[in-house]
Amino acid sequence: MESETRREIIEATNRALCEHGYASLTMKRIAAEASMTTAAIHYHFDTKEELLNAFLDELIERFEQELACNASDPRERLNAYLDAVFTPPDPASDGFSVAIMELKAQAPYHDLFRERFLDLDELMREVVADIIEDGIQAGHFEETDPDEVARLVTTVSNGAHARTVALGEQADETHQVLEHTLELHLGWKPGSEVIA
Amino acid sequence: MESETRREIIEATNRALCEHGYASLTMKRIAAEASMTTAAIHYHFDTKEELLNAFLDELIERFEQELACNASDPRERLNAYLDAVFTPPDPASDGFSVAIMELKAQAPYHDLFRERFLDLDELMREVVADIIEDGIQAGHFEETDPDEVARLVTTVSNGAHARTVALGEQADETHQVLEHTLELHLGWKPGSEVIA
DNA sequence: TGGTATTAACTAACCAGTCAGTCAAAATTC
DNA sequence: GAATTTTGACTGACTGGTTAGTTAATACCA
Repeated sequence: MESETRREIIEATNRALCEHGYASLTMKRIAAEASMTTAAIHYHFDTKEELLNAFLDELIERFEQELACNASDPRERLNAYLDAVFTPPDPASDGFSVAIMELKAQAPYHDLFRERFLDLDELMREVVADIIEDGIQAGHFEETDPDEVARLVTTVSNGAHARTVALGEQADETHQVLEHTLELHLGWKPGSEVIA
Repeated sequence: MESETRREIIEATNRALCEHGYASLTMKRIAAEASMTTAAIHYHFDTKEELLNAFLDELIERFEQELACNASDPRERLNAYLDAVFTPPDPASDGFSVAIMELKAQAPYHDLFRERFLDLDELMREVVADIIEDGIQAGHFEETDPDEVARLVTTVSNGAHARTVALGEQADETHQVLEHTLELHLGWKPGSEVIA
């Protein structure tokens, strides 16, 4: 079972990571953020690495949940996906993007991190490709290579993410440009209303 | 003047950063990489931060040089730009992308870093927008919003960069997808030959 | 009372940065 | 032009502070 304290420690890790970055992410800071001592953290997580792995699990799980959409219409699903990716996260889960970026930058040196990001990436590309494939089959989208367009969408969202974090830029304009581009690829304006 | 030793230290910083990441970038490691003591580095750079600023200067300067292209034909210039961005850097300047990514991830906590990346980004967007504007004026490209397309190009290259570093992915496919997309936007296939 | 959770106090390694002193080459003086 | 002083570049040893992780004692709760 996942104890309440473990969850609190993981959330404290998130706060500490967002406030000071991975390079300054110390057990002491996490402990302070969780209002306990470092020894208490070591009681729940043997090593810092174990804690970080658990934290990344949580982060990716939350990310996947945010992408979930049970609409049936491909156009609605694509809209929901784009909104989920480009809409700034609610204040409750603040620093979410920053935390992901910090961990991404560690991927070259941390095999486990990289593998998880690879899995997440594959999943995201598949989700988008499936949506597009369905849309083509249903006659809503023009004939194109779903994998190619999916790669474009994920790469643009990766880029928007990096820009948001590193430059402090809003992703609105990028969202619009991507919608315009998808219009060219799919022959349908993602931003437009879908008549039920 | 820029002494030979300063340059060697900066290059050692690059190697140390690429090998172990920003979080493990210590003066000792840089010193070992430069085959000298930490005190020698402190003789040339008062603080670690001063060294890191000098290193980022170097990094951005090199990046800008790589983008330089003196062709006159807009299509050639766009081709050269895309090649420069997507072609994997020569083995000599290895780890270049990784170093940039590491420093980008520090931008949220390091105002100077962020400002420099903002300047670099603005420059890159302007370069692309200028190329497209020229191309439209010369009748080679269809009428579109140059800033919008420039934003798309830079965001895709940002995304491709992040993916290369974090996922270890080759940027080839992304390059192709972007070319295809630019074909839709500009009505001209960037990869195709230009008849002189 | 017995297991769970937490703490204070600790260790050994590591961090950026300092300091006194070395050494060769250049500048200055006679 | 030879002797002296100064300078630039550097080293090894050190400092105070921080790191992840350990341990033994203790609080809490069923």
